Amino acid sequence: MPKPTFINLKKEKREVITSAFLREFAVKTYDEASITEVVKKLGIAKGSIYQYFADKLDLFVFLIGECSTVKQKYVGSVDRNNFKDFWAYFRELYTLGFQFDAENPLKSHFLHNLTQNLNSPSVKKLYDEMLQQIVSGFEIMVKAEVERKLFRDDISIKTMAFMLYKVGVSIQEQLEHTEVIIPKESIRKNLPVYQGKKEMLMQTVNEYIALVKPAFDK
Amino acid sequence: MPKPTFINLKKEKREVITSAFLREFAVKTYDEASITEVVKKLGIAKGSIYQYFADKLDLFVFLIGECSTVKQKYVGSVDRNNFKDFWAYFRELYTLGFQFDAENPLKSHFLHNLTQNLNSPSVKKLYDEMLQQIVSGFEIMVKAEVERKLFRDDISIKTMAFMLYKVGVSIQEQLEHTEVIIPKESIRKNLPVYQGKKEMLMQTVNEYIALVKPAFDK
DNA sequence: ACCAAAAATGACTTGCCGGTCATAATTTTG
DNA sequence: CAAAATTATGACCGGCAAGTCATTTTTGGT
Repeated sequence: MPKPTFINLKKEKREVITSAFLREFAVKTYDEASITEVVKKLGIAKGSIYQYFADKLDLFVFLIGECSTVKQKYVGSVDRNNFKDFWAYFRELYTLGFQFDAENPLKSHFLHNLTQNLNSPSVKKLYDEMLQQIVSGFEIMVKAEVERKLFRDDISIKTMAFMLYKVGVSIQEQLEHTEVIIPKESIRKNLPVYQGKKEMLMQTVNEYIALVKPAFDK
Repeated sequence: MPKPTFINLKKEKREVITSAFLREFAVKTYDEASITEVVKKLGIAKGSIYQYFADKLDLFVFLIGECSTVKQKYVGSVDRNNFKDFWAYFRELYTLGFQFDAENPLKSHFLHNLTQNLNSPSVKKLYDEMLQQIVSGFEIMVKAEVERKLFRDDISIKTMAFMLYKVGVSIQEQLEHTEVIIPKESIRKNLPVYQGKKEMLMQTVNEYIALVKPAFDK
């Protein structure tokens, strides 16, 4: 948690600082990200940061929270019950994700880089915790589908959940691997991750759905 | 490439040094791995390492080569044509991988940690190259299956190859996530990664095959 | 205008690492 | 056995980062 000093800051200053760090962590690994450099760019003293946050990790966790909250406002609203099957729901999550990206480029970039970020040894614990949570989330979804008799029941829920999680990761990674998206460049130009790539994104999502649907459906 | 000085070393010394570094890189990230620490444990001067290798990366690449060569002796012998379908072949690769692990614990641990290792910013280039190569390898395999009319032809080969690669990664990651294997512990005890876990490994492999088979098969 | 509380500062500490190189020890050779 | 070639050494350099804290500056209430 940020210290009171940070909370008391004027909204504008708080946002300038937050943005600067979002940008840094969006481009670098946790361990690579340098507070020293960011404060230089901001033109404030390094000591100030330590009046705002207990340490680097505290700052990082704060940033995760900020971005997750906002993204949740987008994807959190969608209800599985309004879709004919899981895949329509899954697709909708990406549509909303795209919207989030367009309207919150910096936060989107930060979240995009989070996977990379969490590979830093110093945040291994945090990574494990989050992975645990995410997989649990997928387990709940998978379980629900199995109960609806829409997903297979001959594969353990753990495995299906893990695989589904990996599908999500793979979509993003393949888009990067094939250079459909080039986050490092787009962030430099202050553009969203998927700027003008909605077609390609949804096409890839659809192809992945087409591919893995037979693996999950009963 | 190692310098001649290293090549000229007595086999035994060379192996002691190699092992020590395999162990270090098997447990840590590339950036975390400390030459300073390893030489301390080895009781040799740090300067010596730089008589053997150009730099840290040179050493690391050498280790990758050593391990890949040996593993290749196992999995390289298996021929797809001797199996009724891709999945029997895929399964056999894991059986041989298990054998490699049992007979070369340290090298196996090193290769297991390679994915983690390659996440280090300093070796991003190497990572991208290797990923490119690996995915290409999978593309060739997938293409062959499509030509045999055994795999679907309505999904791009790139996507299928990427997904297949991810399946392999996922198997390993899930085994770690569910603590079926605990590399950090087993290496400390000088045990192979899959010591006494062949059943669990093959069971997971089989479950993953059962899961994704319908996604790939025509 | 004054003063106490809050905020900002930046020089400094500690820590670690990769890599260098002149020198010393050892081995090979003839 | 002596000279030449090879190998080993470790103090030292440059770099950079997180985090600290005594001190100064700013703010806001009276």
